[in-house]
Amino acid sequence: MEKREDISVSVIKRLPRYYRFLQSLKENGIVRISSKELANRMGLTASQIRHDFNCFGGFGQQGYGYNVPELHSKIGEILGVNNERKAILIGAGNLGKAVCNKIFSVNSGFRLIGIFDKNEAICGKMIKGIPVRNIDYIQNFCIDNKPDCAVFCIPSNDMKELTDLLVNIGIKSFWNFTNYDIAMAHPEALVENVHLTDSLMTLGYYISAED
Amino acid sequence: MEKREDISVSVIKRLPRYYRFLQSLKENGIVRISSKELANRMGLTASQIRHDFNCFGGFGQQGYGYNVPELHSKIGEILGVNNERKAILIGAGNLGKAVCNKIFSVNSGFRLIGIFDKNEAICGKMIKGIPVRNIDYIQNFCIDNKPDCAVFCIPSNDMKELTDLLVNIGIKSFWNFTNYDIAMAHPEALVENVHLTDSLMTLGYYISAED
DNA sequence: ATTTTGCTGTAAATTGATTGACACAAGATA
DNA sequence: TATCTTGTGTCAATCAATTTACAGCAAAAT
Repeated sequence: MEKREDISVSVIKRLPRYYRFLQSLKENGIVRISSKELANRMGLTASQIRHDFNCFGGFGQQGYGYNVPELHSKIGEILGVNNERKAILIGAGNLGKAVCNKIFSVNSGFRLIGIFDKNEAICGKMIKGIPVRNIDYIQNFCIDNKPDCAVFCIPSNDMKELTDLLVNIGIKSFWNFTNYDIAMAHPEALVENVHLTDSLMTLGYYISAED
Repeated sequence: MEKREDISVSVIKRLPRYYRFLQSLKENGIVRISSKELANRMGLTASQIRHDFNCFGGFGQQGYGYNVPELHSKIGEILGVNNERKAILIGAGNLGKAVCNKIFSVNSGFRLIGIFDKNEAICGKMIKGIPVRNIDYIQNFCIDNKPDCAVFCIPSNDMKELTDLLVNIGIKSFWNFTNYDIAMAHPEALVENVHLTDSLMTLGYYISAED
């Protein structure tokens, strides 16, 4: 797209929240908002909001503010919410099923096209209309269907083998719920990690630090 | 505990990863490691590692490095992994069940003492030996059992009412999987957020930015 | 025993992110 | 048409995080 190489991770990570807030403003029929007012509602500074939006070009108008539906749609476009990136899910346990729902939710920007598991007992079952396939078929499936993205909801054990395989086939982006460090093994991959245990331990730290 | 007020969030967020790495080194019988070697393995800089550990006092020795089991146990202590903070789970869907497993895993620092849901169909069922109770009983349960922490795996709709109730009863810390902004409504609460949709959208951004 | 090497702890420098300040554009008012 | 108000875009200043540099200690080598 445009000259977006130099936008900091911190800014990017704030975009989804902006998107959600603007969506709710839009749904409440609010058409126009100033950075100051938005800052109040979101608990940020007006200056940061203006700075963030400006990374992608000026969406506002002096003396007016920002047009809510327009800004919402611009940010949606930046995030690619209207895309349907093909995703496959590996691991159909509780976490996998939960994650499945997130991928299926509107505006995720992704479409789930395949689910894999190594547990024979659940292979063949349907989740959200998609059959759970045996993990052994993943290579052929990917060669045929060219997914953009793989989602890992399995224990870390098989991760090395699996990621090597998938990177090899040409899958470049990963939503990773395991502790395996994909980025370390494949620096060229796009990886978004969700480390639930780390998150819980962080909370544990803060509770301990309080008393 | 000690004078830990001024330690930055960035440092804290790295601690669980250090803990995991050190655990694996320990399990592989490695007794001694230098900041340089650890940096190599973790993809960080040696200086950041030394700086991070130093926030909590010098655990290393000049000319030697760090003693792995000792460092592992120190960081574990800082994170409070040996605590058993009492936690309750609200929402026993797929996500709730997945999160349940994380809380149950060794060294999480938490112990699950109650599960609540508003769906009558699953109330009474057992998850990991804990009965799912109707959400209506939550107030009495909390008054009787004084949990330290509540985990939210429900849609955002009922969040305002619920958090107000729980904060009122005296629960101060929350592991929040919803989009409801607990910290905004209760600035004194300790909140660790996990925003799965935001995480996925962030990945969507980077995929779009690539092409 | 003495020198050399290795590696921490810490202070200073640098780099990055957030906030503050303000010139100026657009609309409102009269 | 002239004046006033509002609020963006942007540059400068501040604040925070990371990296560099190095003094000094411990262990290993001589």
